[in-house]
Amino acid sequence: MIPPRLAYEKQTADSAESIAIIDFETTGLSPGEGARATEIAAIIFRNGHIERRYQSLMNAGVYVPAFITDLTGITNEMVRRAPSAARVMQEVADFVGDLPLVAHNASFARKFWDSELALIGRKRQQEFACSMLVARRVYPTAPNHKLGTLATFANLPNTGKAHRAQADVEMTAHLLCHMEVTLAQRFQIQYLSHALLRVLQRAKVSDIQPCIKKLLAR
DNA sequence: TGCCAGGCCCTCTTTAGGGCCTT
Repeated sequence: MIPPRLAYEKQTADSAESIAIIDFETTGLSPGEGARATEIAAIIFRNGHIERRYQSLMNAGVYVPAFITDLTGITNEMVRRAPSAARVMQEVADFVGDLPLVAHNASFARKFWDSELALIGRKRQQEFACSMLVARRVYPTAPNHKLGTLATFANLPNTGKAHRAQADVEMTAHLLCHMEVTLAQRFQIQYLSHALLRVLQRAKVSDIQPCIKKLLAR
């Protein structure tokens, strides 16, 4: 069961912005190699709350390899019965509008987002921020920065089956909340905005890691 | 010829190579 509300609710919401967090399940690693999306989930996230959700399997008319079914649980039959990729992408693009986007490993999500949008004649207008790149800086001592590992490392709530879009996108939301709390405690950061995520993900790790370690040692 | 994702990051770097992360 996916919790309806996150556990990091803040008291002040005046300056909070809305962001859209997205996650794809796909048939492979690159649309350039013919991979297509099989599922997408998106949430509108504001001030520690999930305000709106969108999730759908999608039928792009492609075969789902067995190893993808093993990984995600998404079968060819599930995809065959799903609405068309074009319809789903129209819906989800309308759902997120021009809100800034976040994904775990944004470079992966961005290339599928752009590729699937291009197939319906639409173009992304907003920037992505990457929770994985930020997590590398906030949690330099984590064993690795896979979403599942970070969930265990940061003791995040269970959101359902990993490698399904809805569970992964909600886990990303929990991760953002946890990073915001960590940064707020250590750096007097008031609010983890999309702009700040973009700054942090590009900060030199060699600069920020000693800073975080020093602050954690206090 | 040989390889085949690709963007980002680190370092034994920058005239490069290798690892991480996503499905």
